[in-house]
Amino acid sequence: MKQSQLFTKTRKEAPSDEVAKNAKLLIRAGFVDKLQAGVYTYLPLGLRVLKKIENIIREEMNKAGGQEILMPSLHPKELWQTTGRWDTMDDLYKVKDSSGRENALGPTHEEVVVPLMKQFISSYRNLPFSAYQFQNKFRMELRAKSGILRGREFLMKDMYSFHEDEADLTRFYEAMKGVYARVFERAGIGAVTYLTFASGGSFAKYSHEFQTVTPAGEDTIYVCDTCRVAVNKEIIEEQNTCPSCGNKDLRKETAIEVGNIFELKTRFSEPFKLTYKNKEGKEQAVVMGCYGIGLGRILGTVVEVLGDDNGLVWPKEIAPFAMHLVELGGSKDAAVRKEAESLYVELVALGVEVLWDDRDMPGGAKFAESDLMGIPVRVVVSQKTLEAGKFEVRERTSGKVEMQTRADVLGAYIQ
RNA sequence: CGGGGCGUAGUAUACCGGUAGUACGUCUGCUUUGGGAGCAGAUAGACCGAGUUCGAUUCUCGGCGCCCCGACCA
Repeated sequence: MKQSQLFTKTRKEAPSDEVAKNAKLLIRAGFVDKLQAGVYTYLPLGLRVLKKIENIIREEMNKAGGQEILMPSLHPKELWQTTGRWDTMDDLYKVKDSSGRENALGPTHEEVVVPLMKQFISSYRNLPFSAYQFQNKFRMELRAKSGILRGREFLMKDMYSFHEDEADLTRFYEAMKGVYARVFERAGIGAVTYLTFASGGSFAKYSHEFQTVTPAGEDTIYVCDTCRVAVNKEIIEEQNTCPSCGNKDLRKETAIEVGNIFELKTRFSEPFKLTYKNKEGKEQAVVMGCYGIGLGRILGTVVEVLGDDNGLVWPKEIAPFAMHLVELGGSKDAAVRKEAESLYVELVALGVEVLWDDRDMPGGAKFAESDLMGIPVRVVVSQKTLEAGKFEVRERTSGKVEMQTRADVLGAYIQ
């Protein structure tokens, strides 16, 4: 798109009350806006990133056999009373309508998905399967903090799987570890994200979190470099060794939890009487697992991990645009404008997402903004590049600059 | 929820018991155009409420909001 059409603006300074790197950079670059503590609007550039993350997750969930649905946010009180969580979950938002009827704003969706599936599960022949959604969750955090990392309303992917028995749940659960690792790899934080052993509550020995190492993290984990997993604080206090290889030499890090997977077993199927008939015709409780990923949290974590002094740095797969085409002096110099436009048109025809800075501004301002936005590749068209008969191509991550021919530039996007 | 800090134009800040100055932004015009450019002009502000006072943006109290530490975060 043409940058002159983009309604957002960048800022030189972040609001003084923002401390979190993710909030500072995302607000300065015009990716998000804060409505209130822990509640953010995604602006066009930020939403593009969020949607890229969503699509990666969608692709991976579909590959794993997940079927996408969308459940509501308003949950009748009765469902939450059935599981007892109306009274025990203290970060539950409760809303009352004018007739006095009470609802919960969903912080998670077991209370909806389990009754839902009663209609569709009656026999072992219906199992196993899994369903997932992308949906805004509401949690009444007493203290929202760390920019977009801990919000009161946030977009989450939650998947629920349904099985005949624990063996089948375990099979699926183990497969999901790989699926999650792939999601974080594609989002650009694979190298610093660890499968982490966490407390499994009373029903499973462990649950697993995916923790990304960053100073902005709010959890403490202990990384085992031998088998590339980590252990969270609760577990380490019990046993002080890597549960996977017994290694005692663990490295302490702060990390942010970007996802988790949990064996629910029959915790929710029992209160709702979600059952199936097995081969012998006997009624059995459905065995379940759940799998969450916070999308905004991934976005914020990427900023924390990769952002530098000049601004945001986006990995290719989730960048708002693939290329920032920066034209210098194009509004006065018809030849420059023409060159920029023809490259833009050609790239767009190839399906490349290009942000074309066609505005009338000094070069320095354009470069500073370009760095701040963090698009992976910047291509400059100016009198200088015109004279050279080439384009100047710069990589945001390394700062490496190269003069390339049109064929080179286009070639990078042709499979 | 306990503790701490902070609320002044869109943003960042300054001064002051006598109604507020600067920079950036924004708007106009001209000049610029390879690292947030220059000149001229314009625009725009004391979170809310109560109290003290002749007078409160300034002092006091309360509320609300924001940030940080802690607790909490299936």
